[in-house]
Amino acid sequence: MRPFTDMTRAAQLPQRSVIPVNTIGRLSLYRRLLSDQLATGARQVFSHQLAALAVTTAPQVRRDLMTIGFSGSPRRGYAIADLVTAIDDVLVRSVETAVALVGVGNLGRPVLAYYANRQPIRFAAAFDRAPEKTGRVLHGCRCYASDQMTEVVAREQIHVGVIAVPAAEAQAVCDQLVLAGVKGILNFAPVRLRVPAGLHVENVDLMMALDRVAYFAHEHR
Amino acid sequence: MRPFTDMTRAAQLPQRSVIPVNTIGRLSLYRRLLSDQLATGARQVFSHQLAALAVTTAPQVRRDLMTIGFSGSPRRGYAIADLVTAIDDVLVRSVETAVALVGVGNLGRPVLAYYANRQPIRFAAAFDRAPEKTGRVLHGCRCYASDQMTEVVAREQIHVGVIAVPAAEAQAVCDQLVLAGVKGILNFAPVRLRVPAGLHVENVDLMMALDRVAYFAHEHR
DNA sequence: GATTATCTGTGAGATGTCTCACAGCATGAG
DNA sequence: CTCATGCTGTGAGACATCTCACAGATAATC
Repeated sequence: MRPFTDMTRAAQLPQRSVIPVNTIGRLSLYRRLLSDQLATGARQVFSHQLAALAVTTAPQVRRDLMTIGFSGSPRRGYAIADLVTAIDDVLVRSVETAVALVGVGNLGRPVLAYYANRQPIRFAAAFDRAPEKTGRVLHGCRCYASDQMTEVVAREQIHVGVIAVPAAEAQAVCDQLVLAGVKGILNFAPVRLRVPAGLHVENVDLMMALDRVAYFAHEHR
Repeated sequence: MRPFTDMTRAAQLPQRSVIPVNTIGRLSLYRRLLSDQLATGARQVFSHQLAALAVTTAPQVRRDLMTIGFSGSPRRGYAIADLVTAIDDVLVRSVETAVALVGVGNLGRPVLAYYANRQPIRFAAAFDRAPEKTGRVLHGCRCYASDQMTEVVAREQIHVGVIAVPAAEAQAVCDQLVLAGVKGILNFAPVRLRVPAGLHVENVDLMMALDRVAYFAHEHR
């Protein structure tokens, strides 16, 4: 008889993030809304006010803030400035995140323009197959040849890759990024990427988004 | 005693879509993958093959196809051509959907370029506040002044609005679209829109997407 | 025609997420 | 200081979604 035979479950690996994905998304939204509120001079906010801004429910807001261990005060609500700081700590917004863009085409350029200079995200490098783009600088971001990826990702300590290449090339680019040591991927290509377990891929699928809207638009007539 | 008193539940309103949102999204993905397969000459597909392409599980695929009432055959799998047609029927891809873009700026233009000429989506009109854009035609899509929205949406039978304006203007544009009679909205602005119950809003939030990737990238080191 | 392999269809259970209701407490008023 | 107010923190339950395992079925083989 082997040892540990009667362990019905192996000890749970702690890797599974304590914070649900959806909660992370809402925190990102809360942070933006709260920054706006700060700018208008507000200092405290109630869960039902934040819920109204984020178009969700007050218990949902309280549950989310509870999840990140942030406390408010009865009758006074939550201190906005402290809350923004707390959310910044959870999302990685208190340290700079270096990002690499792959694919400087019709999709990649506007993506770069959108994210350019949004602290604490820094686009440290771009890559493109087309040799004539190598060496050019867009929005403060230098373009390299694809075969320099491993070297540049290591040098610039890039943690995140953004894929904006045609569907047919996306998996190859993804493999290259993973090999280079990237820890997360934002994928604009309309395919699903195969990655090692634990590595996070966030898909932005414009075709799927429109298909969903169209479906529900024709549902509710 | 009133008749039917002992009905424990009132007849369910059929409004709640039988098909889960996530399933709709996966169907959109399946359809694309299957089209590619057709092009390579494949005629039949097994659930585990489609699952591999979509990076999900075989039971998930079978459950999704069961949800739309599509049947395969043991030992032969699913007929690809028929399946594409069945998915096209569920998603609204068997009828043309007229769409309006609001905001022909740095975000709106690439969005228009991306979706241009993708059947069965037709961008029937674009709107922009800037008067100098009125009358111009981009990717076969004519630009109108914002105050013509109600008229044009009715004339072109537009069902879906795409919002690509700055955050501060998004809610006003949304209200205008809803008033004009749009049934679904695809929102690229980094805010949550308040809409009448039942009307579907699909958010594409690029900032949130990057925040989520950054969070998980720093989790799994 | 009988047999076998293997794939589908699906009930039932596991999992994850959201909702509700209310106890507890900090604050402001008297 | 004491009380009343109304907001937070959270357990427990509702709900939705995914996973698993296997019964059933069909095509290929002999």
